[in-house]
Amino acid sequence: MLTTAITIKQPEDFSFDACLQFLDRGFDECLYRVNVDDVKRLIRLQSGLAFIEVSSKDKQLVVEIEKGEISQNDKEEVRDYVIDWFDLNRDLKPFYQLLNTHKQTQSFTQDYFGLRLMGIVDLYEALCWCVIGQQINLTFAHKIKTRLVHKYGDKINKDGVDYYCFPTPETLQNIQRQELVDMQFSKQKINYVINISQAFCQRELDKKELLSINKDQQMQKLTAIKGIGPWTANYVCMKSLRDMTCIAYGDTGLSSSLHTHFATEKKPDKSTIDKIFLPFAGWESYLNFYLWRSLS
DNA sequence: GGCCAGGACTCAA
DNA sequence: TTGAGTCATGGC
Repeated sequence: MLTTAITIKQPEDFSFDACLQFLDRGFDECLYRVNVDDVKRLIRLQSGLAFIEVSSKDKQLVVEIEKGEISQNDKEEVRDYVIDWFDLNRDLKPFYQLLNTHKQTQSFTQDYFGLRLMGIVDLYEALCWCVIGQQINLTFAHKIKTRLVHKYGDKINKDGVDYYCFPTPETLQNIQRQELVDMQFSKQKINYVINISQAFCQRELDKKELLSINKDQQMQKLTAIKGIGPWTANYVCMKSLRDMTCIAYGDTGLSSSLHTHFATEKKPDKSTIDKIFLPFAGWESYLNFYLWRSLS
């Protein structure tokens, strides 16, 4: 195993602690491990698995990479990964100015200062996670995700701790259904996960391709797969494709947050939500994300 | 024990 | 296009 480190300059309006706190907000997350001042995870590069540890020093992110061999390409890939994960290439100033102009959201600029819209870089993982989380509570959702990852995900052991990657579509497309039943997946969820896996294996879904088409086309491509509805499509556009104009209509968490902060009905309809989000045009995803953040 | 959970599907009208 | 029924089980 070789070790090397790269550094990434932190943007303005960035708080590593705020991001760590979000990552560690009370759920048992099986795909990374948050410590007091770093986060560690196993990621999949084109050339194989790499273990990374991200910390902050002197207004820079320090990313230690551990891998059998480390090429220049690997370093670039890790850099891109971390930039994407932490959404580092974004200037939040305009967003904070907008938050400050509304009394309902003013406190966010203090409470969550420097919090980035933490992404799910792997589109396949993001979609599977949505399916798992559909219509069940998050605690249970994390439980069954962990069972899936522990059984089918790649693993390394580091200082006595196991680190896992999310399974590949190739692995899950031919899975024995009974094994997922045993993990307490519903039959619907099993079908959806397998559908999505096959779509990736057959190249019907591809992150790069989706990034090259417009939002309507993205939604159409995504929702053509059984199991991906409008909520899931919006969620992955926000967290994986980095579309900044997403609103998770129908999301129970968003509804209750809007009820709290904007005194809406408990389940506001689309036009009510649109009205609230209208002044935040271009920053809908971030407002949605901060509203979610205010729940936990 | 009952309601709800980071929904989406089918099917009827 | 809209609404009810269904999936299924843990958490509170």
